[in-house]
Amino acid sequence: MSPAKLSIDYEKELNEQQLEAVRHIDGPLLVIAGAGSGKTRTLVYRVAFLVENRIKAQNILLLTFTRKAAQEMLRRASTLLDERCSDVAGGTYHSFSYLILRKYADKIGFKRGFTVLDRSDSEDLINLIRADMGLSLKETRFPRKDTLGDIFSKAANCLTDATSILEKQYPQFFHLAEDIEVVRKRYEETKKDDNLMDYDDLLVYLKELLEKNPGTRERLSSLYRYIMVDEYQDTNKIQSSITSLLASGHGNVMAVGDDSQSIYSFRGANFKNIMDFPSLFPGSKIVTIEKNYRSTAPILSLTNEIISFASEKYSKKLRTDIKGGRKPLFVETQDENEQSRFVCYKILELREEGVSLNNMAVLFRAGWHSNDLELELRKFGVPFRKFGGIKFTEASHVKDVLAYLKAFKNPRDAVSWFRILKLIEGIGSKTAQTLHAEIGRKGGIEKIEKRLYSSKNYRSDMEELKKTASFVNDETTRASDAVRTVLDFYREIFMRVYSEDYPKRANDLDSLAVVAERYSSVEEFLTDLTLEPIEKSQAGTTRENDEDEILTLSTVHSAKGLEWHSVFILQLVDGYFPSSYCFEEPEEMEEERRLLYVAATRAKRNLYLVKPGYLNPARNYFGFSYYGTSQVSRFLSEGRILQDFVERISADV
DNA sequence: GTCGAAAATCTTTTT
DNA sequence: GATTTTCGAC
Repeated sequence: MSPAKLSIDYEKELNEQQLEAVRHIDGPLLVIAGAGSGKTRTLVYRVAFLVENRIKAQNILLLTFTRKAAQEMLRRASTLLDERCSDVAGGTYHSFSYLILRKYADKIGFKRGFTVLDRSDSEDLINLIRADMGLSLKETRFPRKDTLGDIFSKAANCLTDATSILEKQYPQFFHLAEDIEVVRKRYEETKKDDNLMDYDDLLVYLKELLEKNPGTRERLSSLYRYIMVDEYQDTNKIQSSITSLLASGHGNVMAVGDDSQSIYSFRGANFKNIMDFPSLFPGSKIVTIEKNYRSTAPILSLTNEIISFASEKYSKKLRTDIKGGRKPLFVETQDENEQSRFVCYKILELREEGVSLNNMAVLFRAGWHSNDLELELRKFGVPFRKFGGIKFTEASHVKDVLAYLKAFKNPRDAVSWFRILKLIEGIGSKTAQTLHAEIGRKGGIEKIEKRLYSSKNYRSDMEELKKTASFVNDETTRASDAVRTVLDFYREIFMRVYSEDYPKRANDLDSLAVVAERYSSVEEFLTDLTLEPIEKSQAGTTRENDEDEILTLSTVHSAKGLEWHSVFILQLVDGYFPSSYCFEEPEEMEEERRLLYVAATRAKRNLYLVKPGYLNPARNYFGFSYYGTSQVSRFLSEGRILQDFVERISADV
């Protein structure tokens, strides 16, 4: 490659290791980058560097953990260099797969307009099959739909069968393995027949497409000549196979990750994968970045200490040059509500000191851990946005509306048709089945014969439904108009079904219409919502008020890759964090430790660790608070952490 | 066949 | 403590 005239002074703006990674052009490269070591910066500069070296942006593929992360990186690269960078292809493995499969669906036995099922859709479908097979009536209890969903998903992500997942993780169901495999087989067949794909299928079928169609593989491989993967420690087997298939023509893969931040094993990721990178891509160059640019020394000492008790030895120890800073503060409050009030007061205090709400975050292990805090924040009038936990699109009334759209667009979509038909008064599961069978056969509700329902009292509802369907299915109908028409039909049902609390829920429906404004076609609207579900607390907000100050509440998982000036970690009680769910499994317990490590390394200047002293035993069915007391998280009681690495303060509120 | 009420079940993290 | 499944009355 001829040396181009570069507009960015890379040597000045990057450290030695970052520079080494950025300047690497051809061949596999593994970058082990610790928390806060400028991982994103390295990726952004490398995009710019490649583009400056006359590599077309369209030939670069940037795979990240969320689509938001990809967009943010491309935005930064564009600011750094110029608009060329925004032509880089990027997104999550799932959204990328969707994009490809939409084009090549016919090569793997699907039709182009396939529907993507979200988790609960797929569970509903599993349940239909389960019920149909009469398995729920057996004397030994058969696993429920969510457990089955888990098992199937793990099997897909680990490239194995359900039986081996049962053996390892669900021994109590092992004797049902045969039946479970049959359910799985029928689940797979049904999806294929009805043109449906769940999240895992997007990956499964992309892999299949690449494996079985050398021509397509070569075409894609030569299009995406430079592949960059972020958060590689959280990719699983199927994703790494896809990566290596895509790279089969050139081997230009750059993977960035940190083994000590691996927190997604529940979806088949294994931090050891990152160590397999060099054997998957022979001739790999490895660069390690240990310099931290984010946190003060006392925060780093604590995080280094937390991870040092891990049973696995990780590849690096972080250093920082940021001088000064106070030790992380450890606060023990009386109960959960005092914890909430403490956080509120501290937040207001920090704001007084000039820290914007945008630079503060409250992190916790599970979505519901912030319930009490949310109430308190509302009382204090502190605006917040919550990430993680239940999604907006998971609320049942929102799912209803989406089910109308999905059903109209795909006459074979049994789950959606069942859902919406049963909403009509007088139609139960039997009638829904008959009607859906007819709709599937005729290829749309518009075409079914009137005599099927003409004598019934739901005749007029069916007629209305037909009209709604034909409006939505009109090619020229925009997403927002489709949503509004569905809402007109749904309103009456909505008020009947949610008669106790529909006024509260009504806002969500308006929000849905607002969200739909951004899309032109209904299909685009639907898949976007499934591939990138909207957080509950932001559904109603528009882009404009992004500039307002707002506090972030987030699960640790959703906080991955982000950073704030001041960070609070809540509920540091054994059983909450770590979750009592992992008490039996040493490996999962290790992941909880990494999770706390990820949480604590988000902080730049202030880190508050909060532990409520007493948790209401009624809420803790799982046995960690039998005596009405609660122990501090085991990760903090190790070694001399509480004595030497934090400063204890009183809650004082 | 439908639909409300009582009983059983399990509590996490995400695309 | 809330959701989901099953049961039994209409």
